[in-house]
Amino acid sequence: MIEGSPLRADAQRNRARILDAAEAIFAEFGTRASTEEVARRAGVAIGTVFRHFPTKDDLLAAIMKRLLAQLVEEAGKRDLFTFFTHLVAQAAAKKTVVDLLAGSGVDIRLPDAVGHLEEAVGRLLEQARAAGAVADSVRLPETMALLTSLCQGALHGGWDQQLQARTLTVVFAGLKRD
Amino acid sequence: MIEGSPLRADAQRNRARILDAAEAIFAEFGTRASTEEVARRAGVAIGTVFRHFPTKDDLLAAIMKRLLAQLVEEAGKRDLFTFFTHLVAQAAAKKTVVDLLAGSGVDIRLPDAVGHLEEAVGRLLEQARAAGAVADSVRLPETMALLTSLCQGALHGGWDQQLQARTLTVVFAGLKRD
DNA sequence: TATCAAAGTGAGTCTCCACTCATTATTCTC
DNA sequence: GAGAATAATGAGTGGAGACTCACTTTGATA
Repeated sequence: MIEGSPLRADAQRNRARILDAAEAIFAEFGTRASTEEVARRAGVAIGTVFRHFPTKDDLLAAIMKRLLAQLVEEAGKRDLFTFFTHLVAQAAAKKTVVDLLAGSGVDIRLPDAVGHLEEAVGRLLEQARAAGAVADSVRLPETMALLTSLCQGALHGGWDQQLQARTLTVVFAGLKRD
Repeated sequence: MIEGSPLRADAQRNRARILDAAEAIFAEFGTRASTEEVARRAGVAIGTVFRHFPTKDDLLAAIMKRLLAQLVEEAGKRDLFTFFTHLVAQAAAKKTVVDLLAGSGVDIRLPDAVGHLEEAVGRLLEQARAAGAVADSVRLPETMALLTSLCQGALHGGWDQQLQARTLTVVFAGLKRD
């Protein structure tokens, strides 16, 4: 990544505001929400949004990168099961991550960021396996597949707490022995 | 449902063509595909589509009703695990069902049709439980939740055959004992 | 086969939204 | 603080797509 000249103070402030607004708007209404809406929430003119992020996809890519980084950080602090549980619980509040993990509609490539998340989950998986909490036969691909599936399910299905718990119980049982 | 006067022969023919075309187009490109595209595939003018289905959502509701009915029928011929496997395998080819099960974006109510599918899966679940193939503690809500999650995951993630199998293995193990 | 209601047609309307750019405002540097 | 560089502004453009309607065609009925 190449560093350009440092941003002017107002530009830095606005860039941050736009990212926050975009995260909130897209989380609430999904990625179909308009860029205009984001600008309004950020208290900024539409042109400013496009100065910082030349296309809507660039904007989406930026917030998703940020969200993924957060996930990676979170993964570092938890065990596999807790991470799953937490992510699923948050899914409904984070349409964006889910849309990204799902690759739904939006044309975005974030191989690095996604790769980092996979690595983080990979570490959790190894730990869990080492502790005997997960069967040896379970590999990373299906673990990621389950993670993304459950997030999408929880999000779109609007699962309540109980349903989240019941569903995760089944999946965890499957991870422990299969 | 109130029966109007019977459709004229050409109207019946076109209605069927439109439904087939819509199913194919939406399966291939998702529900974002345009009504114009559907009309073209059906070999019919755009106005004809809108005569039969006054809004795009009406069209979507119609094909989803048909697809759900097919699923219910299929559920009647299989055991729970086979049904899961088959549905997941088909998910990638049927963006539409998944979009429906997910309720993503489109504003459609099909409580009846969805209810029938739940009933069908409920029967499969009971059979599986009776045969000792599924743990007693497993209930219908989480079974449906897993079903829809996996479909969405498989669809959006573009799972290959191996990943489908591996992921289902974990889930099936979880259903057997938890 | 003559009639006419039902159905088909497709150019056109309308709305929404991503994106532009000439102009104005703010920061930075000396 | 003046001048230059950078950023913000927001009315405007273009294109896509859902939906309409005046007119033409077709199928059912007598």
